[in-house]
Amino acid sequence: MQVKKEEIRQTIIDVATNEFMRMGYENVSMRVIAYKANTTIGNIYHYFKNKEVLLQTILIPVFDNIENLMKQHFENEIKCPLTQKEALYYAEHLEEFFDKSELRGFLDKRIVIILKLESSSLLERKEKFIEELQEHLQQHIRMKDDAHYSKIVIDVLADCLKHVLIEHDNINDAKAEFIKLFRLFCTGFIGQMK
Amino acid sequence: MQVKKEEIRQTIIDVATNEFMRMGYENVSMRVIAYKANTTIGNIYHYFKNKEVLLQTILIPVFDNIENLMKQHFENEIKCPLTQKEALYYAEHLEEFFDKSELRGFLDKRIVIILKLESSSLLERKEKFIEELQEHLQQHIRMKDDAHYSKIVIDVLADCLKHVLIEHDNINDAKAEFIKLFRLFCTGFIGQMK
Amino acid sequence: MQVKKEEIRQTIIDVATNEFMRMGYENVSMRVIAYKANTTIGNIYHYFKNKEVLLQTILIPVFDNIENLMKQHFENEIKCPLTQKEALYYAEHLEEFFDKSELRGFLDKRIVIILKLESSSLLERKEKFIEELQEHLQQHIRMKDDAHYSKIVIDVLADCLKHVLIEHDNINDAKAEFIKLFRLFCTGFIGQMK
Amino acid sequence: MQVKKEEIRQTIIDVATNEFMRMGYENVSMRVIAYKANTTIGNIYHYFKNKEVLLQTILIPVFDNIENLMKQHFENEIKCPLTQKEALYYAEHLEEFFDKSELRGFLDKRIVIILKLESSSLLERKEKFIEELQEHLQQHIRMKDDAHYSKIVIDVLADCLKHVLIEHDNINDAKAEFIKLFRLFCTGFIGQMK
DNA sequence: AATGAATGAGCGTTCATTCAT
DNA sequence: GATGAATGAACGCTCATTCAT
Repeated sequence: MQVKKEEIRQTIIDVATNEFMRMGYENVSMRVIAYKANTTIGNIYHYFKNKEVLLQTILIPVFDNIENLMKQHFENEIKCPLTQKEALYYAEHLEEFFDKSELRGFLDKRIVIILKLESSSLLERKEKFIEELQEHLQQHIRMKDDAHYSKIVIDVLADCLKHVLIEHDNINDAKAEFIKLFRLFCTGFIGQMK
Repeated sequence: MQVKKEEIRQTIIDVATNEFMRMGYENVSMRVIAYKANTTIGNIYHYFKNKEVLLQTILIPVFDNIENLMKQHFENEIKCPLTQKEALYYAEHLEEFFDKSELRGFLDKRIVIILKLESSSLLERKEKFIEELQEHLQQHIRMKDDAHYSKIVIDVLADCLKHVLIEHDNINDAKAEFIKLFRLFCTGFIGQMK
Repeated sequence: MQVKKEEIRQTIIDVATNEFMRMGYENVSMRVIAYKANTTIGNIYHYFKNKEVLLQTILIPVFDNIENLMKQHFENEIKCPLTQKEALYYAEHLEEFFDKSELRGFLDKRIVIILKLESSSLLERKEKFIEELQEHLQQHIRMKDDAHYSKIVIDVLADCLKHVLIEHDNINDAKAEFIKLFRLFCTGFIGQMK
Repeated sequence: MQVKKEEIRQTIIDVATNEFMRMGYENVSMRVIAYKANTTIGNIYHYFKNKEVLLQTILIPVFDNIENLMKQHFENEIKCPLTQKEALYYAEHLEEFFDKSELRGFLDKRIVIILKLESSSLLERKEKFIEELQEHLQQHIRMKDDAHYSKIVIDVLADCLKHVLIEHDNINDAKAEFIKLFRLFCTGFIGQMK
């Protein structure tokens, strides 16, 4: 019943990623991961020192990627800051720009895991990431953020991502719906009213 | 070491309310509640038959209240539905109307607990409440809700409430910030840009 | 709500006696006794130092009584030992002799409690009582009891008593059925066959 | 400290069987079983999903067996019903027939557990089994069972089994004593008198 | 590489009991 | 005399984790 090493390792990661996204890291037991990955708890520990390391294996690449994307995005912003008018334009035509924009990096189950993470050693890195995100958003919104809008906006982002990723297995459907939602928050609920 | 009944009972409720709001009902242990309320597990069970009943004691009054408020709100809506223009006006001057509006009932830690609730017998009541909320929102936004905007909007509401209630002990500060956030979502992020 | 002292004390004893008989001493909680006696746990402890003492209060009088009866019975036996023929006669006409015989002392809920008792400090006294009963029975059966018949017979007695006392609230009905059962065991199952 | 799987599993079953028989299923704690089986609570749950399943593992085979035996017995009975004379003969010479008779299936610790069982999902199956036993007995005794003799007889059977199985580790000794007791109840106590 | 036996801490809960009021 | 607040040990059970095989 021996399977190629990488295969089962990847299955464990895939199963854990899905479960962590849906249920939250804290609420997923090694038992169910083992069961859904058709292996045993002991074998998961063969590949990953502990639950924490399994989480890190899943999240660290996406941390690296997203931090990179944000750095690029930040640099572009400084060169040519968006005006409100431009922002509106982008929001309206997001379909065209999505894949080229740094937003593409967010449409990822693992981002949901990060944004909902409540314990683990990665919390620190999460906080740093959230802070950077907040700063970016403040750049965009360009205002004193005394109401901590940006913090909320990030939670909202997490909810939207979780929602579209759970509802739509097909990545294109997910993208389409995410874009709709993103636009909704850009222009506001009242903008939707007739 | 005996304390007046209502005192410790209220302490338990207060501690539980805070912990449930911050960590979620499922992630709070009776031991932690006992410890933070300066009592013992056994004594909590003296006041509340089980964890579930403790939760119900906390949530049922707010369920009753909020369902009432929503009914009123719904009836008012039907008599004179909001136009986009009026909505904008209300959003701009929310400070003046907040205490009279049905929104006031939402500024409550216990609403956060409800919105984040994942297990317990109250789930059914929660779902009914969420459904009604969704219907209301679809009335307001007056659109086909094919992207399930309303579901997301509710999650967003939960995040906002959680945020402002955790950050601000003072109810007025919490209110002020909630109003800001509410307005933000009404008019959109881009509207905030200069 | 103050009731005459003896009244509530007796109620507690009555409730406890019934519960102990039906469920066994070990399986009855102070909670249910308090509830069924319309009082509080604390108040039971006001009357009885602990569960053990409550049990003793119930059982000690019956211990005293039954030990007495057995002594009398033993003395009578020695004066004029039963022959098999006489025994058969008594078994056949038990209705007439029951109230005068020492058997009458056994038709008591508290005997059931004793015979089913598994823990408590009274176990020692129970064992002594059982031993005496055994000796009596060996007198009656007049045989080497290498198969410990008598021990079994006592368990059988307990079962019969429990059965008739639970099934029949009316003491006369209980007596009638107990006599039938007693006769059955005296003459054997095969004796019942046509 | 790892032991061969079946060894510890069987030890747990053996310990549990003994404890359940002696104390009754409800009065045995998993901690005690773990301690007497030289293992830990957690490890018992490694082998058995819960206490209920441990009980089922012990009892279901004996349920299957005994139900089968009773079916056979019932069929034989119908073909050639016992007369009183034959019954007496069998009772007298039970040693010779025991191993061939359906009675052999009853000389089992697990039968005692069943007969004393008060809770658990197996109760239903127990009740069905008891009912069948009662019907059989009424067949044998061939009488109106208005005093519920059969119910009592079954309790008596449980007591006898418990007694001989606890007193005699050696199965042959147990059998011998069980036969003596069985005969006693067939012919009655008075029959034993000189 | 893989299994699953084993551990111990912690969970929600019940219980007998104590004691201030 | 009566209440009920308070305690701590024990219950059945789950979990992350370790380790021999």
